[in-house]
Amino acid sequence: MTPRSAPTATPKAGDPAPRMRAEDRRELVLRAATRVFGERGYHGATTDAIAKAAGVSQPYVVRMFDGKEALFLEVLGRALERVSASFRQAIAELPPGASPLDRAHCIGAAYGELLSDRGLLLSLMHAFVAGADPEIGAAARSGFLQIYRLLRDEAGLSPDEVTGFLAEGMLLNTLVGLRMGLEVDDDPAAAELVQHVAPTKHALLVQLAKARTV
Amino acid sequence: MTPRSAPTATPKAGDPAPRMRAEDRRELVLRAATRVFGERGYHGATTDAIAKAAGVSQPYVVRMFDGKEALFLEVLGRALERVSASFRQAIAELPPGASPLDRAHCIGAAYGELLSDRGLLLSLMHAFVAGADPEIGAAARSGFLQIYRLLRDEAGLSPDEVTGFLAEGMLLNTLVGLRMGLEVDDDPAAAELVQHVAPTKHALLVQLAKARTV
DNA sequence: GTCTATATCTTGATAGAC
DNA sequence: GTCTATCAAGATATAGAC
Repeated sequence: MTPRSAPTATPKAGDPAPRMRAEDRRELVLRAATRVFGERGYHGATTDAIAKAAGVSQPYVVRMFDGKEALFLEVLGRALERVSASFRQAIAELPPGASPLDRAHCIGAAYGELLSDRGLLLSLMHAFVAGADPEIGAAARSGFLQIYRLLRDEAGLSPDEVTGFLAEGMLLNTLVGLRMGLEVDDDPAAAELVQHVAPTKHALLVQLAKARTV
Repeated sequence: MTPRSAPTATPKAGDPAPRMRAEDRRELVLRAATRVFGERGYHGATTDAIAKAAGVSQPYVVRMFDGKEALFLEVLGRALERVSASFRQAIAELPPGASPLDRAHCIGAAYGELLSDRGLLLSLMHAFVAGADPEIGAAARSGFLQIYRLLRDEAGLSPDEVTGFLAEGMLLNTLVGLRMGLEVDDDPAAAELVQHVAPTKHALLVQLAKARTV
């Protein structure tokens, strides 16, 4: 989709620098929205903050996505899709005779890479605790169950294995939400906690640490 | 504290019905705030909604707690205290020679009872994902670590056992946040998921189901 | 497609009576 | 201690120009 070589109608080739295709700008806004929603939650995030982060005007953000709620739902949907895609790829790359524990471990590693995108995971978390909201709650439930089924049916994990996997993931997300990185030097318990969450996944720790400063 | 038999100065005994001691009213507001904050998060909750839920005026809520943020911090502090107290009581009632797994199980049961208070757990969760906020984030980090230390030092669990325990707790909280109760009859995966989170704790399931409707 | 200007509504907080 | 009235700021959304 969107072949860069064939813009639809009004390319206007030689424009200065801030000029970009509408679809790219849309992507830019979505990324900014993911970051801001992740940081402050649905209610805490303002369309103005998102607009500023994306370098566009506030009314444009509202118009492009037909309102703040619709924008959040789109961010949520994309986040869920990215998690699903990441898991599916890990499953596809699984060695043939892998045990359930090995499978869970590999998928967990894939999840670890997602940790570098704080906004994505935290937008998900904010949605997960917003079950009381009619629209957001429904989308969040449906998305969570979709991931559950993926792990059970496509990864071939047992229900207990899936819940164990999800539990670890939720703790990880919570630590990211708390901004509890490695360099919490003011409290040794923090470092110990982070180091024991995913002892085998060193990459995770680096990402967690990075997530606190970035 | 607060002996009901000896009101401080102005008892005004024979008042109609809405009359109550200031301290009780304060407690009432705190409970309402816990519920509303849990439902909509810090930013989503309005002081007006809290006031209405408590049956008092909005300015009174603001004045009584010196602002919305201070009110949330107090709700958060009390929630943390209640979790700590609940854990400590479970630890005190532990049989002498209990294994780490037994200990974790008993403390988990205590946590299960807390699940009946949706507002409490969800106010905590909202705080945990608000690490970016200067005040709330600091309080949330400190509170989370306090619970970590309690489980490690007072319950005698190893760091790995503590993180396993916390992981299960975070998943449980997330399911409560999603309003994913037992009677999610429209999707069999939901029921399966809930039933596998805490297979040994039947009480939890009842509470989870209740949490969806109440 | 994108911006500026602005309407309108919400909300936290203050002032002051009782 | 508690309420009513009210203000000021902030935020979403709309109108319309370019």
